[in-house]
Amino acid sequence: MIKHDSIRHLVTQTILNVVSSTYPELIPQVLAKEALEDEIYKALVLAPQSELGDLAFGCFILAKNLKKSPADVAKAIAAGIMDTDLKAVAAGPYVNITVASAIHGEQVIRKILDGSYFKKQLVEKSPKTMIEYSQPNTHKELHVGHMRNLCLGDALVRMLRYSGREIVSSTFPGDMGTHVAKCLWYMKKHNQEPEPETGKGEWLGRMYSKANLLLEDQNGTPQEAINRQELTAILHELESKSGPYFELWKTTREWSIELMKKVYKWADVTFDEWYFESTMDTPSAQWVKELYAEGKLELSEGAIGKNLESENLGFCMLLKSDGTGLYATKDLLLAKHKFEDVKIEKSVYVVDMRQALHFKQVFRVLEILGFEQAKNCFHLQYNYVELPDGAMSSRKGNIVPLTDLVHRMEDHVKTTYLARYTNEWTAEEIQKTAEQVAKGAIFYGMLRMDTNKKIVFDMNEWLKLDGESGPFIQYSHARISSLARKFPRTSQQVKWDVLTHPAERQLLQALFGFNSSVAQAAENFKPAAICTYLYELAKKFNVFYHECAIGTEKDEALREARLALSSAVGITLKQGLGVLGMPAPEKM
RNA sequence: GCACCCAUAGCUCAAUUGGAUAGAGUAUCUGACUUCGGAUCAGAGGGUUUCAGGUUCGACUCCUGAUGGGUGCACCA
Repeated sequence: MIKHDSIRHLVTQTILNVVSSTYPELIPQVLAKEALEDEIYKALVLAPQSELGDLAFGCFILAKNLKKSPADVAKAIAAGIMDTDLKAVAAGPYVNITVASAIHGEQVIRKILDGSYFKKQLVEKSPKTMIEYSQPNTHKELHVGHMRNLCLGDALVRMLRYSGREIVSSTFPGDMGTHVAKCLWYMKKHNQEPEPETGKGEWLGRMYSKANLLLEDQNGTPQEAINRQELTAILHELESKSGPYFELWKTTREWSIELMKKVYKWADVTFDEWYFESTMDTPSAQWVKELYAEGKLELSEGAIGKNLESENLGFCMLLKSDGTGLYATKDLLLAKHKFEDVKIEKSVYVVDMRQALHFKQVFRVLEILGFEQAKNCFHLQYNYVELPDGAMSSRKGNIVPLTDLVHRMEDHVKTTYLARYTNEWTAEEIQKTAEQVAKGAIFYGMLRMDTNKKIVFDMNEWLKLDGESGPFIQYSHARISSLARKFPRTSQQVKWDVLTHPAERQLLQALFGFNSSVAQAAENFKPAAICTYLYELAKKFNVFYHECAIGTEKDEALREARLALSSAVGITLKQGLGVLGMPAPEKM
């Protein structure tokens, strides 16, 4: 167990010493010293109110082992702590501990300021892990629903890397399948519009929606059967890798990929591995045929797959009766590739919760096929984004395109907030800031909620940038930057013990917990926990800012300490936003 | 029918993974030095954590059952 938190570590050592001398019978008869140390470290929680202390130690487990009441144990421990830097007070079953500001300053703030605090290894051993996220289809439009996946996956990659894990990021675009056939079918047979010069990817997405509308329109008419035949013919042509539709596929596919890359660039996400469905198609079907020949799969109603009904997982179909593969077929081969060629030890799939059964089936089949690592496959399911009037569907065309959201957000930021700087800043600065703030608002909006909660996307709500929002945190950061520009620090020697104001103490308490927060959030795949942490830190800074003079403080020692503290908060906010993939503007 | 997810203030969400008096935002009402940036801050009201049992020192959290809502279950991805 890595005890990266130096404040916790210090308190743990002190309590451990007191416990060893007060209750010598405990070690090693009942507990080994190291186990006890771990127990104490883990049992330290933040005090419910900052006035009570920095950390609280609940004496429940100790009391149970000692067969005494928790309150008595708490009293004894509090009485035993003589360290002048630690103030211990027993409160019921808890010992509340306040660490001197000087210790916070030396152990934490100084290290935040020199950057070393953010370079700590937060986990002991880390299996090589792949995080697959963003599985957009080509020939379809990107919408806000895709944004949740992108933000989530990107944040996970960043926070897991931050905590010291080896991460390989990957994306799996769907550039093959019926949606492609429908889009191309409409383009060639029904479309009257000329191809646009720019925005071809978006245009292609609209072609797909129109195709669906037309197809649904003609359902139930004699035309339905004809459409079906035409689509099948197109699919076969694509599979044969020749002919006019195949040529059209090659060029249009590029349009979509170009659009994806544009969005990824905007979002500042990069993938180590790009897997395209089209490259998995033939080999995955081939592999399944081999597996069937080896007797590892079964035939059912003309299709090949694995019956998992005894485990309540239904039938996992891998080859349709026409001999072609399915999504599961490709996922199976892709998993094999990840294990065998990329040599990962753990695999995370960031995918909408509606695919839960699919992944259960795939993981189980992998296990049956003898892939030990299958038990280290994890489907990180998140609830989807829907509109106030129901679920989003690019088939039906009731979506909010990503570009709409981004542009409206940027315009809104420019007209309602940045307009006042038109004579002060350059047009580039305004544009750049608008982009950063819009991105902060969108990312924070997508990440702040727990993954299993649905997000109802309402544009008007999203444009409100007050309260708990990305811009709130960015604003606090910008304000600190502004403060630093106006009042540069003049001394590196800081007298930390002058920081005694409750608002200052709150910040000291918040700051030392940054790494623990990120480590825990990473452990649980919960970026939302980091959102909450940053929001609270920013809020505490704003209180401090209101209640204390910082740059204008007359007392030099106090001013320097406060400036250093502010700077540490600013750096931490920037780091935290960075871990979530959000920019931190210097001014806004 | 079977499986999974959700239910906390009017609304949108938290709650350190079983710990102290369940907290924020928003909406409503009231207030903040002729400001180190008001995208800020302070205050007020707002709760039987859907319901009924159980587990224990202790439950929003775990177990059982019920109710309401969502999603998925064979040739789509």
